[in-house]
Amino acid sequence: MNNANAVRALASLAHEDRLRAFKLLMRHVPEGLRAGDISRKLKIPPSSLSFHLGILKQAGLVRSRREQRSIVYSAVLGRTQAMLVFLVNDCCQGHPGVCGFKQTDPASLPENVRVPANKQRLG
Amino acid sequence: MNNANAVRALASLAHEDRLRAFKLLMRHVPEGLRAGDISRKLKIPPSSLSFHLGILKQAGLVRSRREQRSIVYSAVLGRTQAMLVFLVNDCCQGHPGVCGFKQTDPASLPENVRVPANKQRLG
DNA sequence: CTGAAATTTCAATATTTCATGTAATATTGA
DNA sequence: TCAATATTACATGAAATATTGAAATTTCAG
Repeated sequence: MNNANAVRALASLAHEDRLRAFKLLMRHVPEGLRAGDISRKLKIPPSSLSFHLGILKQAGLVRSRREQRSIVYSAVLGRTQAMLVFLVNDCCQGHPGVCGFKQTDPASLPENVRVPANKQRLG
Repeated sequence: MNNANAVRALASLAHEDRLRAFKLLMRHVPEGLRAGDISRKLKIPPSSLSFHLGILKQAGLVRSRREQRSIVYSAVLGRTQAMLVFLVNDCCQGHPGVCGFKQTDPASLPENVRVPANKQRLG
């Protein structure tokens, strides 16, 4: 995850309908939901939804697979996590004790993402 | 934190220069940085930077205070955390063991933000 | 093959956001 | 007050994004 990736991921979520779709998919990890079901549930016209899901997909936060006649979308947790870690991993450098954000296990992160070993407090 | 707040916060970060400014401020929690220093360090023209910091401020992710002739900006960790939690707190509902995102201590969160008690694995 | 169902692509328009020079405002020291 | 420094507000043309009906594509049942 780099700046450009993060901007794209953040931008993909910075839209009312896309955020609703993403959160809906988060509630349906890992099986996902069919495009039509998302459209009906969120009351977003199919063509609009398709456009928005495409943006989430480009950002890597969502993936899709065909299942019979439907396209099933699901949230990509690893990418989501990478984005969140990217946002907070600079927090409070040199100020342990100030930041309380419980960061993830370093072993589970992409190699280029630094995570301080010490747990810090975020407030 | 609600959908509208989250969209605003995400949009405020979904811009190359604003993201750079935010991450710079994260490295300087809690003391903050003067607008002029940010401008020089990131090589963003003062008027552009002012515009972008204003957007981060509106989103609640940054605050400012006057100090002598300068305006000092600093990251607002509580708001940042609230946004991140809002994004992941729907994760894997009903699928403990799938999600590994280590969420923060419920006691430290705003009252309207739900956090499942069980730690889950994100991946 | 034919028709129905699910989804995406296209196209045209509408809206929002961006960039930044210039002007205005604020602070401080002398 | 005057000068110097710091920051923000304004203006606006350019660029990026959003919206969605209609047409096209893909899949499958019969």
